[in-house]
Amino acid sequence: MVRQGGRGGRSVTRRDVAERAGVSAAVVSYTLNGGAPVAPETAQRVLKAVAELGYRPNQAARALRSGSTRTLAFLTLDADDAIFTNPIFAEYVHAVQRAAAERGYALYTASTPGGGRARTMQELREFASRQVDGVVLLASSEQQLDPAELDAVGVPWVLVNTEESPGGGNSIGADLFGGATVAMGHLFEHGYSSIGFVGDAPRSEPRRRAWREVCAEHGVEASPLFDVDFTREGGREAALELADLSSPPRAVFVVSDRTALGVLRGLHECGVRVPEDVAVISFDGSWESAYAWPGLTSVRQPIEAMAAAAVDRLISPPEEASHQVFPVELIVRESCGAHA
Amino acid sequence: MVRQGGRGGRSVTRRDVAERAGVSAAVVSYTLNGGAPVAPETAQRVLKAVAELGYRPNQAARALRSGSTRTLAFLTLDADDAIFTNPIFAEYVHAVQRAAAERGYALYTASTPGGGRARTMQELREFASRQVDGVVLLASSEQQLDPAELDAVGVPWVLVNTEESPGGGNSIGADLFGGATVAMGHLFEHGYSSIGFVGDAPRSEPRRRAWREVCAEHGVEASPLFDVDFTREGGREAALELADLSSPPRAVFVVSDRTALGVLRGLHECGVRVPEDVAVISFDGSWESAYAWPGLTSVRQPIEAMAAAAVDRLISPPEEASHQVFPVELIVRESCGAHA
DNA sequence: ATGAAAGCGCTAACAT
DNA sequence: ATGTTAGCGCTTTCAT
Repeated sequence: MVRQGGRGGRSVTRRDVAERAGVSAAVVSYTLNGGAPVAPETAQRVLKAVAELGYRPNQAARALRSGSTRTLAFLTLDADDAIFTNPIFAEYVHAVQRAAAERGYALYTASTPGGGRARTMQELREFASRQVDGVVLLASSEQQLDPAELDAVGVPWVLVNTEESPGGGNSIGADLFGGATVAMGHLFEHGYSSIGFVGDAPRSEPRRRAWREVCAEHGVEASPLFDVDFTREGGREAALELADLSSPPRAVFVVSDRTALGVLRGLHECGVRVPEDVAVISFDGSWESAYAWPGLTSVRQPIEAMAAAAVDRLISPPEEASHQVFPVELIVRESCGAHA
Repeated sequence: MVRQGGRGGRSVTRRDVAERAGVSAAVVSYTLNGGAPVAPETAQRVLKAVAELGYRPNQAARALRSGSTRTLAFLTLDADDAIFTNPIFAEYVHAVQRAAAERGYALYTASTPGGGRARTMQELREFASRQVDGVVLLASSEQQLDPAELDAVGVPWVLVNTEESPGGGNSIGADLFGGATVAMGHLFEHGYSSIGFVGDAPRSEPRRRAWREVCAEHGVEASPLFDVDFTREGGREAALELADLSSPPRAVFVVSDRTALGVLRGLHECGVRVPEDVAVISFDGSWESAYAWPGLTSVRQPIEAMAAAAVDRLISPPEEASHQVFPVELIVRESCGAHA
C-alpha cells in the first residue's frame, strides 16, 4: 500500500521534530527560519531530528500564517498553443522558471486560451486566491490590459514581451525599434534596395515603423507589406504571395522567427532560393533560427535577462512602476546573404 | 499606492462575506462548497455578497484544512534546456497544463537541471511540502528512478515518456516499438533497402530494436548506426558523417524530430537532397516536423491523450500501478519520398 | 536561549 | 437550515 501524499494527517510535523529533539515547537521554527537565536548544540539536535524524520515544513500552513507562498505565476495571454508553438515563448517560460527557482520560488504556469481580458482577470484572481507573490504576464498583441484593473486584484504583476503601455504599470520589452533598425541597416548595407515586410503588426508597431523609416532614409519605397498571421502558416502564405509577384522584393524583414520559419518553408516550396533570390532577416533569435535552413539571420532578444528582471521586479517591487527596455543583438547567419 | 497582494490582512475573508450576507461563516462555506444544504434565498444573499466583495477563498487556508491544494506539478528530469529546446517536451507540459486546468487543478512546473536522481528526489520532496496532489515526471533516458524511493516521498506520481520500468510504478509511454516498426515497414515498402539509424539509444531501446528486426526480416543488414546526441547538433553531426560515407544508406530512421531537424540541416549543408538522395523518417510528430523543409514524415505521439491520462492517474489513482502504452500514427510528408 | 500561546482563514463535525 | 466550534501546522509576540 502506497502512502498517499503528505496529507491525511500522516506526515511529520514540527511537533514530532520538537518532541524528538526535546525542545519546544517554537525552537524548531527558530532553528529553521532564524527567527531567534538558538544555542548551537540545540540547533544541532533539532537538525538531526529533522533529518531523521525527514521533516519538511507544511507550506500551506506557512503560507496561511505568513501570507507568502514563495510562489510566482506565469500567465500566457496568447492563443492557446502559442506557448509551445512559438519557441521564443517556450524559452520565456523556462527562463522565468529558472530565475524563480534560483531565488527560491516555485512557479505556476497557466494560459488563457483565447478567453480575452475577462478570462485573464479571472485567472489572475485565481492566482491571487492561491496567494502567489506575483504574476508574470506574457503579453499578446491581441489583448489590451488595463493596469488599474490589474492592480485592483492586489497581486504584484509585470507584463513582459511588450512595448511601453500608455496606461503605465510595470513592463519589460526588448528594443524592437532599435533592433529592427539595425537589421534593416544591415540589409541596405549589403546592397539590398527593395525590402518587404512580413508580419502581423499595426502601422505604429516599432518594427514596422523602423522598416518604413529606414526605407525612407534610403529613398526607397517601403513595400511590399505582407500582413499575415503571426504563425508559421502566416509566414508560408506570405512566401507564396511573394513568389507570385511580378517583381518580388530582393529581401524581406519578418517580425518573428516563428513566422520566418513559415516564410522559409514557403519559399522552398516555390523553389525560391534563400538568400540568392530573396534574403530573409528575422526577429527573436530563438534556437529555431539557428537550425533552420538556411540559418536564419535574426535579432536576438535577451530572454534570460528579461526573465530575471521580471522576477526581480515581482520579488522586490520598485518604488515606481515603469517600462524597462532591453538591448538586442543582430545574429548574422546565412539567410541574409552576408555571412562571412 | 498599489495594494500588495491578497496577503497582509487586507483581503476579504469569509467572515466579511458572512457579515454582509447576515449569516454565519459556515453558511458561506456551505454555499460555496456544497457541504450542507442551504436555503435558496440564503445562498442568493451569500453569492451576492461574494460578488460585491470580490471574495475568493484563501487557498492556503483551504489547503491546510483539507490537505488538498488542487495542484499538480510537472517535473522535467532532463538536461536543463530540453523542455523548451525539444518541441515535443514543450507540447507535453502544455498538454498537462491544459488537462490539469480542465479538471480544476493548477500546475507547478520545474526542472532539475542535470542534478541527477538526488536532485529529483529533493524537488519531489519540495513539492510534497507544498502539498501538491500529484507529480508528473517527464522521463529522461539518462536518469534511472527507483519507484520505491519515489513512493517513500508520499506524493502520487506518474512517469511519462517512458518504456515500462522493471521496478514497477505508474508510467505512460507511446508504442515506440510499434511505431518504429510501421515507419521501417513504410520505408521498405517504398523500395528503400539500406536504412540507417540515427539516435542516442541503447541496443535494447524499442525503436532501435524495431530498426534491427525489420531490417533482418527483409534480409538486409541494419547499418549504418549513428550513435549521436539527442539534440539538433547531434543530428547535424550524423548527417555530416553520412554525407562523408563512400556508400551512404538510401534512407535513415531518426529517433526524434529534434534530432531529425539537425539531420535535415546537416544534409542541406552538404548538398545532399532529401528525399532524392537520402530519405528521412522520424519520431514524435511535433509541429516542427510539419514546417521543416522538406516536411518531415514522422511517427506522431498522442501527446494530448497521454497528458490527460497522466493527470487522471494522479487525480484518481488506479488500484494497481501499471504501465500504459498509447498507439502512435505515421504521418507521411515529403521527407520519405512517398508523399502523394 | 527557550517556551507558551494566539491566531492566520478555512472545513467539517456537531449542536441546535 | 443554520450556527458554534475545534483544529489543520505554522510563525511570532510576549513571557520567562
